[in-house]
Amino acid sequence: MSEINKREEQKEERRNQILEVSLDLFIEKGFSGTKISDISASAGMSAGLFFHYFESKEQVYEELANIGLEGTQAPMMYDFENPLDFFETISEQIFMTIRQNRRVAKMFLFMANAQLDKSAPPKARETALKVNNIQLCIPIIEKGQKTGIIKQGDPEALSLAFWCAIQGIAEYIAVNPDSSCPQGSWVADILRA
Amino acid sequence: MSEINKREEQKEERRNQILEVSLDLFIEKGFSGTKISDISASAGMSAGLFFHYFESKEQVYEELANIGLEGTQAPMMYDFENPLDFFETISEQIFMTIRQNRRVAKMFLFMANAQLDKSAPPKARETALKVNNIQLCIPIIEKGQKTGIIKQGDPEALSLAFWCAIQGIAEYIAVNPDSSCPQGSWVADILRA
DNA sequence: TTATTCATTGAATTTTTGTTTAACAAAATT
DNA sequence: AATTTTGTTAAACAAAAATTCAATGAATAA
Repeated sequence: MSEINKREEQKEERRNQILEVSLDLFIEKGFSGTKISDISASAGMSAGLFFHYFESKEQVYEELANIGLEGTQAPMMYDFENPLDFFETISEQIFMTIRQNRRVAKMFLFMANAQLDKSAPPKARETALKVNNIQLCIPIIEKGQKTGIIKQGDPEALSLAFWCAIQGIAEYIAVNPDSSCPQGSWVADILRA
Repeated sequence: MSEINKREEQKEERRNQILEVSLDLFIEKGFSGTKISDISASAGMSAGLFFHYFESKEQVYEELANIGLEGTQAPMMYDFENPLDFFETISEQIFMTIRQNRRVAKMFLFMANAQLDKSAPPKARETALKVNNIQLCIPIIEKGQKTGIIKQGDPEALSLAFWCAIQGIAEYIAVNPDSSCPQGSWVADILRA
């Protein structure tokens, strides 16, 4: 049984290897800037072998976007009563994840780039656009405004400010892994009344 | 005299035209993703003519980075007494500029990308890295902490949180020009004690 | 007006990148 | 052990992009 899977496992490993180095490269150089030769060299294989595992550069990018979609939405599952509490918890949680696992920070960056990069495969762009925390959080902000815990003002603009701050910080940490990470509550103070 | 300059002016106009469309394209597609054919088509000229005005794509990118360096550092000139006031004013000022002049928002994005994009010309990357508001503002934050106006905590992390929030919001506005713009004071609340 | 310079294009050329393939080595199956 | 399947490479090939160039016509200078 273990013999039978040896190749399967290795194939899976190789694929993951490609995905891993590609994530870094796509972040560093963008979709077009990343050459197959970059990927294959980083993964320690010939350019030809790349095509044994993926049909194209597009496919790798799309697969990363799918992985990112799951990972980036996961933190939203937290069940809350106090709206401000929710935002404090979520930002703390995101920052903690980023501190512990730099790959998550990288994913934030990748997904943001995937939304933007018009040279990237359209499918991946669509996938990345599904991460829309700003719209998702508007009702929560409105609830907090009613109870007076969250400051007054356009709920969409507030949600935007909060999530863009998170995004900006995550991106920075992804690029500068050694810099000190802010506290989650600081970002939540954007919303605090 | 005016006759003599006619061609000079036109040449300057063409160059600016190229710079302008390139800014948009570089933001949308990154350095490598932007083809000479994209630039020349957007500027309404043949690909060959591009080389009449610039030696290479690199040169255009570098010139944009130089322009961005000036434009992005300008807002820091504000003279302040109250540290928190400084941050409120500066964020309000930046947001106002972005609302009025989308090109500034685009520049924020471009400069951030230029720092990151390892497929971009090294010269431009170095230029972009000169924009370092985070380090520049640490003393101001320390001053505010002494007078109790700014919250306690690692000054560098606070500065990072503030500037990354600004960056994140500016980037979002650059991509979604019709979204509502947050208030400057909200972002300054990251720092408020 | 004539000669000269410059802007412009489209095609030719060169370079880079992406992809396929033929050949071979290693592993698995019989 | 023999055969088949899979992993791997380097070279061949194809496509795309960057860059150069010869030709043309318009603006400028003489």
